[in-house]
Amino acid sequence: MVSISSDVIRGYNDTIILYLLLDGPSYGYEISKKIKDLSDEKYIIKQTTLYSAFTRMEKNGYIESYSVDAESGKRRTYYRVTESGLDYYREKCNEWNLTKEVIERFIRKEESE
Amino acid sequence: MVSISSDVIRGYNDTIILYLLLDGPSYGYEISKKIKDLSDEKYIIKQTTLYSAFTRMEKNGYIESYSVDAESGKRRTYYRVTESGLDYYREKCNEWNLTKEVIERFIRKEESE
DNA sequence: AGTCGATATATCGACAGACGAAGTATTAAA
DNA sequence: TTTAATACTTCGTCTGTCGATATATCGACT
Repeated sequence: MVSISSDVIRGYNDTIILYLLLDGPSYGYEISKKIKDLSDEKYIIKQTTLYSAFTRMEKNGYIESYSVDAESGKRRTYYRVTESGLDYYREKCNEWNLTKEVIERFIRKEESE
Repeated sequence: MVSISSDVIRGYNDTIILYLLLDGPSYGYEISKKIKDLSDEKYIIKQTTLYSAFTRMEKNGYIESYSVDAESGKRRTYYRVTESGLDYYREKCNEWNLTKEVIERFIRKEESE
């Protein structure tokens, strides 16, 4: 069975997370479930990958965090996209379209089913 | 100007190299020029990346090498694809089609021009 | 004769991102 | 009371990329 390898999606984890944050603030656990759902379980992000992406992106100014006391359960850390994060997301979208086009030149269509 | 970042293409360097070796044996310098040409200079693979990919893939049994005495210039190391390498290439093609589809779900079309 | 650019390969060490393992904490359901 | 679901964190390892650097041949230009 064909599955997505981490080296492929690497470099797009940030983009995926930002995309989901465009709808409004969210937190780790919710984001991870949304990725799973939206990808039809084809991509399940690892916890460590997700949380280290949050840390990195906050350090880079792409997202901002705030803590919310739980009504029930453990305290959540919410993240929202910044202006700079939106710019970054747009850049990555452009980059994706270019990269996709380039990689496709090295993929044999007949090889895939 | 939008350019391809290494983190994106990472995980596809091996595939790109294998694709070019499908036509027949080749060597580092030639491969690097072909990548540059076929991508319209949009992707220029780094020397170190290329040669470390050769080493890795040979260790994994995807390619085989042989040295050729130069008629002129420095001695070349040629590489050819193995059966296992062809299988691997096909797998990566399938993986690519899946990955592409998944990533596209997180890309806003309107954001790109 | 000397330099430069193209050809052609190799080694070393640094770095970033992914991730397995493990731990912490809360709450509801079995 | 044990399990499952929710929610986050830290630590250490691994892999692939890549800058710097070195080596070697050859033709062309100066």
